[in-house]
Amino acid sequence: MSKCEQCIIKQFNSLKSLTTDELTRISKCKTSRIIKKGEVIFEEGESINGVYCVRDGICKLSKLSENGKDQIVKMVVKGQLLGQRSLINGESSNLQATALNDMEVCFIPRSEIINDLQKNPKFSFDVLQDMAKDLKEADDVIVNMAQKSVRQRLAESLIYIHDTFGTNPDGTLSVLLSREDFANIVGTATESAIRVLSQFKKEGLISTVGKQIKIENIEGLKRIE
Amino acid sequence: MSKCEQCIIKQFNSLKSLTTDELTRISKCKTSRIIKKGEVIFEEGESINGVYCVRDGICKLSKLSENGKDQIVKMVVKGQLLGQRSLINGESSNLQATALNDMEVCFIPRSEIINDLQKNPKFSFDVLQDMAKDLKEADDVIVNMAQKSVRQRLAESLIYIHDTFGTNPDGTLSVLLSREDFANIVGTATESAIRVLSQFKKEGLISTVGKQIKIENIEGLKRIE
DNA sequence: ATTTAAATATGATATTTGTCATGTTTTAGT
DNA sequence: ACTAAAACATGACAAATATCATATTTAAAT
Repeated sequence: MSKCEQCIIKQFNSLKSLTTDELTRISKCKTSRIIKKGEVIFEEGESINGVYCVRDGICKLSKLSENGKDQIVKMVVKGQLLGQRSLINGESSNLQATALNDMEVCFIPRSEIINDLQKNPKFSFDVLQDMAKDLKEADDVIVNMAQKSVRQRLAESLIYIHDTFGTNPDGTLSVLLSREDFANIVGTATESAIRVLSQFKKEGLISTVGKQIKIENIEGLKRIE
Repeated sequence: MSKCEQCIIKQFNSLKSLTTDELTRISKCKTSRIIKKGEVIFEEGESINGVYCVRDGICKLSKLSENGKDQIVKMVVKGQLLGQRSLINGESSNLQATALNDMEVCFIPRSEIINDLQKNPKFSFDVLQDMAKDLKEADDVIVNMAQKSVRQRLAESLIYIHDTFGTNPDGTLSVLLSREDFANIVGTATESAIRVLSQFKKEGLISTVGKQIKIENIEGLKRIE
C-alpha cells in the first residue's frame, strides 16, 4: 500500500500541512478502498468516524428532501477530502455520498487525525480555509437557487462542470451525469431538466451523443437570462 | 470602554477559547461601535479587515442577485461573530451586512487576531466547529430552496425565527422584519410573500398587529406541505 | 441474441409563482 | 397635524414549472 508521505494527492488538500511524522503515523492506519460507480460511500445519518481522501474519481454529495427527491449539494473530486465536516463536529453525516464513476479513496480514522486537527495549527488553518471556500460557494448556490430560473441554473451548472471537472479529448464533459442528476443539481423535475437540455440542443448551445454532453457555445450559455 | 477579558458575550462564540493574554491584547485595539437599524455594516465586495463581535442586536447577511433582488443568506445575532470568513481567507466580503435593529458591536482588526487563529489551536478548532455548523445549515437551506414551495419555505422561516430569536412578552416575533425581508429570506417576490402571509392569517396560523407577527398555531405551520 | 428494465424524450394540462396595476395603510419628516 | 413617501395589500393576468401520460431509445441481465 502506498504511503501518505509520498502520496502526491495530498498536495491538493489540507493533508499537505501535516508534518512528516504525522503523515507516517496516519499512513499506518489508513485503509485504501475501491468504490464502484453508483456505490454509496456513506449515507445520510451514518457515522463516518473518519475522513476520506479522494485519490481518484468523483462523487456527489446529496440530501434527501421530504418530498422524496435527492438534492445534490456539492461534488467532490480527486484531490479533495470527503467528510471534513463530520470529522470536525463528530456528528453523523447530514449528506449522502455516491460515486459518479469508479473511485479510489483512502480512509483515515477520526481517532487518528482529530488530535492533529486540535494541535497542529497549520493543518487546522488549512482546513479552515477550505471550509471558508465551501461556505462561500454554498452562499452562491443559495442565491442562485432562490433567484434564478431553471434555465439559468442549468446553464450555469453546465459551465461549472465544464470549467471545474474538464472535458474528454472529444470535448464532451468528463463527468457523466444522468438527466436525473442534472435535475437534482438544479433542483427541478427530471422532465424539466430534460426539456431545457433539449432546448439548449435546438439552440445550438450544446450537442449530445447518448448521455454525453458537449458544450458548443459557452458564451451563449453564459448569456442566458 | 469594557474589556474583552471580562465581557460575557464572548462565552457565546469562539473568542472564549483565547487565552487571557490574547484577550488583553485584543481588548486594547478593539473598537466599539453603535449601529442604527437599517445601517449597512459592510457591503458586498468591501474589505472588512477584521471581525465583529455582536454585543447586541441582530443583522442580516445578504447578497445581491443579478436581477437586482437581495437574497438573505443568514442572520447574525448577539453573541455571534460577523465576518469570520473574510477573516480566514483575507478576501473581501461576498455578503452585505445590514442591521435589523439597533446594534452594538466590537471590531477586532484582522492584524491583531489572525496570528491567534494560526497559532492557538483551541481557538481555531472552535472557529472550525462554528463553520461546520454554518455549512450544515447552508446545505439545509439549499435543499429547502431547491425542493420546497414558497408556502413551505415561508412557514419554515417563521418557525426558524420563532425558535431561534424568540418572542416578545406578547408573543410576537422579537425580530421585526418587513414583508420584503421575508420575501428575501424565502427567495420570492414581495407580493408573493405578502399573499402567503395573508393566507396564513386567514387560516389562523398567524396573527398580525401592524407588521408584528405572532405565531398562533406552530403545529399547523409545521404541517404545511 | 433476446428480453426486461431503466433512462430519455415530448405532449397536454394543472399548479405555482411572478409581474403589473392600483388602492390602502403606515411611517417619517417637516 | 399634515404631507409625502414607503410599506402593505389584493386583483388580474402572464410566465415558469410540475405533473401525468405515453412513446422511444438505451442499457442491463439472462
